[in-house]
Amino acid sequence: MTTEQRPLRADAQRNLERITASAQVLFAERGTRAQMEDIAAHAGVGIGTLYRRFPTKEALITALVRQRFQEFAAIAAECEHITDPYEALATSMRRQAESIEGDAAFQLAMMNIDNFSWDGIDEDKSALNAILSRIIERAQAAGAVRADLGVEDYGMMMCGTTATMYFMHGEHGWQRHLDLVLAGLKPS
Amino acid sequence: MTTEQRPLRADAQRNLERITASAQVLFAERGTRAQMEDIAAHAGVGIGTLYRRFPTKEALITALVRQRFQEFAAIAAECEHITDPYEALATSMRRQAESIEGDAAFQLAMMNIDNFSWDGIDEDKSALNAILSRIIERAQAAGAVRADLGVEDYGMMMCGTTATMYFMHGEHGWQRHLDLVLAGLKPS
DNA sequence: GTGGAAGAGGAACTACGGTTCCGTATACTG
DNA sequence: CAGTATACGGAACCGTAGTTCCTCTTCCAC
Repeated sequence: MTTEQRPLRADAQRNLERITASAQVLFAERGTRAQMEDIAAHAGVGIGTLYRRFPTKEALITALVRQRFQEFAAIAAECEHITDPYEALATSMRRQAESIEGDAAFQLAMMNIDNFSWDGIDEDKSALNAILSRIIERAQAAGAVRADLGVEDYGMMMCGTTATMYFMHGEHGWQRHLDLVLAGLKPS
Repeated sequence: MTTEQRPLRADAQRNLERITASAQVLFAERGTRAQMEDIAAHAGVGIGTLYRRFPTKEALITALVRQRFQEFAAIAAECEHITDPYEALATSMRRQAESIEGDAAFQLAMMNIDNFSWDGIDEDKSALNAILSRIIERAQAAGAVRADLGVEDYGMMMCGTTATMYFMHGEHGWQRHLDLVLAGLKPS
C-alpha cells in the first residue's frame, strides 16, 4: 500500500488535471500517435511537468484507458436497472459504444493494437465483467438470448464493433455492425 | 500505360521474388512493425536492392495487401459454385478469414490502422465486391438471409472478425465471433 | 568477348519522438 | 517570513527505423 502519499501541491494538482484533460482530447483525436510534446503544450505545461506525473507515455494512456473501463462499468450498472432483460443487455452495449465513439486511442486499446501491458487494467475489467455477467444471466433466464452466451462473447463483440468504428471513423456504420451482432444473440 | 517496361534482368527477378516472400513472412509475423532491414536480410539481399523495387515501405505493404484481396476474390469465386446459397456466403467468409489467420499485417490493413493510402486497392476491392454481390443476392433470393443485407455489410463483418482475430492472436476466438455474426444474418 | 545499362550492397544520413536532466521557481510548514 | 521539499520548463540526448547515395558488380545484347 504505497497509495497513501501526501496530497499534491495545489499547482501540481491543477496541472495534473489539465494534463489528463488535454491527453484525453488529443489521444481521442489522433489515437496513440498523439505526441507527448503536443499534449504538454495543449495543457500549457512543460514536458518535464508531464513526465513528473506519468513516467512514460504508456502510463499516461493506461490511466485514460482505465478511466474508460470504469465508465463502462458505470454504464453497465445503470443498465442493470432496465426492466426488460434483453434491453438491459442491448442498451449496455449500445451506450458503451456510443461513449467511445470519438475516442480513437481507446478504440485502438480495445483491439490491443500497441500491445501495451495496461498495468492494472485487469482489476477494472473484472469489476466490469461481474456486472455484465449478471445482465447476461438475467437475459438468458428470460429466454431472450442464446443459452451459450458468455462474458467473453460480450467483450469480443465490443471489440468487433469498435474495429468498424475505427475503420469508418466519421460515419456511423458501427451501429449497423452492432445491430447485426445483436440479432445474432437471439436464441436459435 | 507505363505498365510495359522491359522484363527484369534474371537476377533482379529472382531477388524480387525472394523479397516479396520474405516480406510476406515477416509482416505476417510481426505486423507493420516488421523492419525493412530485417526483410532485406531475411531475403538475403541488401537494403538498396529492396528499395530499388519498392520505393517505400508503404508500397511494399500495399503490394502484399493487394495480393490478399485478389486471393479473397479467388476464394469468393470458388464459393460461388457451392449449391446451397447460404453456404456459399458463409463458406466464403469463413474461408477468407481462415486464409488470413496468421497474417498480422493484413489484419491491421483490414482495419486501416496505419491509414495508408493503399494505392490501387480500390481496383481489387471492386473486383471482389462484384462477386460478393452476386453471392449475397442469390442468398437473398432464396430467403436464406435478411433482405437488407449489402456488400458493405460483408466488409464490415469481416473487419469486425479480423479485429477479434488480431486481438486474440493465438486462440481461435474469431470463429466464435463469425458464428455470432452469421447467426445475425438470418432473416428476421 | 565487350560495352554499358541495370542491378547489388550497405554505410551514412535523417527525421522523428520519447525521455532525461538540471537550473530555476513556487507552494506550503513552522 | 524564512527554509525546504516539491514542482516547473525545456534544451539536449538518444535510439530507432526509413531512406538515400555512391561505388562496385553482373547480366545481356550486339
